[in-house]
Amino acid sequence: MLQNKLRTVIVDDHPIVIEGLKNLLKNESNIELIGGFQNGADIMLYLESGKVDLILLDITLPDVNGMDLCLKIKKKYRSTIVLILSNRTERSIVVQTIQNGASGYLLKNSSLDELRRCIAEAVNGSICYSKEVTEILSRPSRNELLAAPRLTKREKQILELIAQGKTSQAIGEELFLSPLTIDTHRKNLLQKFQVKNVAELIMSANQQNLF
Amino acid sequence: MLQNKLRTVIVDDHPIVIEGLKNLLKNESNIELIGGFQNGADIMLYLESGKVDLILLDITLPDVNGMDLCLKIKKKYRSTIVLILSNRTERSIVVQTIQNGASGYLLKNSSLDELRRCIAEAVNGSICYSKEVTEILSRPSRNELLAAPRLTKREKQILELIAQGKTSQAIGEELFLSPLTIDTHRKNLLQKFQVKNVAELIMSANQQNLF
DNA sequence: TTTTTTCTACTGGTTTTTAGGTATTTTTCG
DNA sequence: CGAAAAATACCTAAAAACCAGTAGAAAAAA
Repeated sequence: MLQNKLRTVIVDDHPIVIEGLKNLLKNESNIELIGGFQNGADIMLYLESGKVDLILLDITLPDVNGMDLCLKIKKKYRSTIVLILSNRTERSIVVQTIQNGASGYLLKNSSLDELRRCIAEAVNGSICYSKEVTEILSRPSRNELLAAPRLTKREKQILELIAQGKTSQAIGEELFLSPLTIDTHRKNLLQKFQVKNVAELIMSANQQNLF
Repeated sequence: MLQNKLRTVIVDDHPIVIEGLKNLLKNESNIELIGGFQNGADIMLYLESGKVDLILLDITLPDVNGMDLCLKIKKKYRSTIVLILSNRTERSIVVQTIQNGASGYLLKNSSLDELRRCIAEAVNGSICYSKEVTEILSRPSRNELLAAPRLTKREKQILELIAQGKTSQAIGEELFLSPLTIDTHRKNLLQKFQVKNVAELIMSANQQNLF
């Protein structure tokens, strides 16, 4: 395991961060830096051609959400390790990314030591958080006791349209579906979020950073 | 002016960013990198002893606000050039920092070219923004466009209860008012926010940080 | 103290959502 | 392939929200 260097890429929309990480990691004996990408599309494209062992991934990207991207990567390339490196401190985001298969979550103000430690643990198969993230996770916001529901693609899409104030009728027309179908999705959304009506639904979705 | 290198420091709470900038700037002929600081107190302390020509300053710092820090620095060390390098895209923040004496504002996803150009212009005495920032400044803040509606006390209170998923019936009982009265307030809220239903109402209120 | 705003409440009618369900087809995944 | 999950669509009926008005009382501002 150690004889082979980890083929590593960095995905971050800030070139400065990419440069910084490259610099920080270039002297690591077990890491071979392959490159940096500034958006989700580029890294997905690259993954098709080259083997990658480790991805350092930001949450905030210009084209896709880092959480979704993580899931997409893990689905297609199971063995690739994804470590999240982000500024976002919302508990819901941390939990979501881990559910989506990430092997760890670090804040960008982590030290090199922490990064090193997390990479080592991730390679080992365990999940690792930077100090501050551990703290975020340890104080259970009572909001999160109701675990963030896993939504299907359709549900996310319809939730989005509901948030825009559209009626089931209008959504049905937009998606070429029966309004009755939209009603069913609506019902399922309310159930998944454990709320009684759209007002609560939108509040809850907002608190969980779904928009 | 050009014979003397610019004595430059970086202030950013993310060590990774500091590393990245150092790396990006180390080959610049007119820049002498002195060091990086992770908070406001450290840089203020340093300034007392050493001369600094250029400060690359982040807005988000652990101890003080970058805008305030900028003002403090400019008051005490008039000739020191402060360039803001931040992720924050709020128009109000950009305007405020410039008013506080900063010589420019760049987003962290700026290219090295942009950074180089801005440093040159700042030395020249003019104010320089990265491309995206220019755009932010040119489009009238959406706060100005969708003026946040002025809500009465009652309306705020009822909005709050609506967001909790309560029906007009329930709200009426809670406030000892007729449900018909609540309906009127509801109607007025929709009108003030210029939306069609609660879904949009809650979204809008959330975007305006009313909760 | 006028004037204006806010708060209150109503009428009457329409549209939309919500709450129980059931049930078939299509996708996805092991 | 077969099973599970997701997406589709329907029924009935009640509840709630939305629309378009009017209007008096209370409070705040001019």
